[in-house]
Amino acid sequence: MDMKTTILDSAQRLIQQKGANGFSYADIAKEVGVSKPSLHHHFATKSELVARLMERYTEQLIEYLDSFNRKGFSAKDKISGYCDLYRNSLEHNKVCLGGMLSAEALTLEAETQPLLPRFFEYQQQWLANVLDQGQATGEFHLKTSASNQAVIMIATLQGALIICRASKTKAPFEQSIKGLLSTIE
Amino acid sequence: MDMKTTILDSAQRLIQQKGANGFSYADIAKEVGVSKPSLHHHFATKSELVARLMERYTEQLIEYLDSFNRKGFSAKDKISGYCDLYRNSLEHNKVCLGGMLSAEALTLEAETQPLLPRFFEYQQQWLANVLDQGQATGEFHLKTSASNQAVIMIATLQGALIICRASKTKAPFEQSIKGLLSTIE
DNA sequence: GTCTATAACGAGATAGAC
DNA sequence: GTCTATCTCGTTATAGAC
Repeated sequence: MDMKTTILDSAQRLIQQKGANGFSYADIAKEVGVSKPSLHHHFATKSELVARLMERYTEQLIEYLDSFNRKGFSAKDKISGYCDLYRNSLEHNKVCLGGMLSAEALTLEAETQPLLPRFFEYQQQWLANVLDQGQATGEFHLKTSASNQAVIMIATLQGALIICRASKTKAPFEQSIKGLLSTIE
Repeated sequence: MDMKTTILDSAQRLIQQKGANGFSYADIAKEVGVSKPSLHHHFATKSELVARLMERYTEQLIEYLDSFNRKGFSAKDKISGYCDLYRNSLEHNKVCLGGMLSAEALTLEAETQPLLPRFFEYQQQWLANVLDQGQATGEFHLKTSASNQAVIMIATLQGALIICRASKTKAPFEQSIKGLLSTIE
């Protein structure tokens, strides 16, 4: 595999587990088996590495969510697939990269901060569309606007990952999803 | 004011804004106007400072929530007061201390990690009780168990603070609360 | 309880050879 | 594209005087 990709993969795992201020180039060097200066050859600065990583993460999310249309998913399937994204992080002891970087946003370089709004705005728009679609088909019955419900769902899943980390169980996550679904069905 | 309290206050603001791995004793020293070694006199290590701070934060939360009974709050008043807690953080560009430390939990010393579950468990229990009380009085009509709804509310508020930080607006927070209330009324 | 001085270490980053 | 060697700075923490 491409070294740039290998480095990004390592950095992504480290940030999702320990945060952008909780790892160093030395950690990556040890993990991928190259020296620290070699890392600087691929990503001149740490903040550049973080910025490229956040861009890749957003692109991968968009591609994943868009793939649901090609698969002919119903609105319910799409919501379920969206939840799986977070569940997969949880299984690997990771929180969302976008959530972690947002929590640490006030310490991020100026080049990284502008990448965060897009990440959440895309999700909110996508979810609102899916919820509207589900209301049209009768799959969902919302008690608030699709836009409001979309924000709630993103926030709940983000928060659930963090609470699970604190409590060391996956119960809060599954309880949240169960509760969320029962409020929109 | 007591120097120990002054130090805790400074550390709390720094962690809620920048995270436990995003500030140093030098930052506190500059802010409170004493030297770094003086800080070590009050809190021997950084992790001890973080642990004492998390304990204080939990105690203050419990005291605040318990005060609602003395004030004769209705279930709705209590939920509103609970949301105000988060809104107050948001106004000062801070996220929840418990949420931030949980996100960074994998980098925290062993003495701090056990303090996190209690923080969330207390809130969940308290919220579940309030929601049950509200159902009994007819103030609330839940579509899921009080326990599930309690987790959702904590997770949503935690996540909303983080999303607001990313988007640099307070809209996601107010949208979340509005949506949450409309799903339980 | 506060300070100056300093130790010991790890961080991000650069120079320059291969 | 990778390395060794090195630089500079910031970090947590300690020693010991006042």
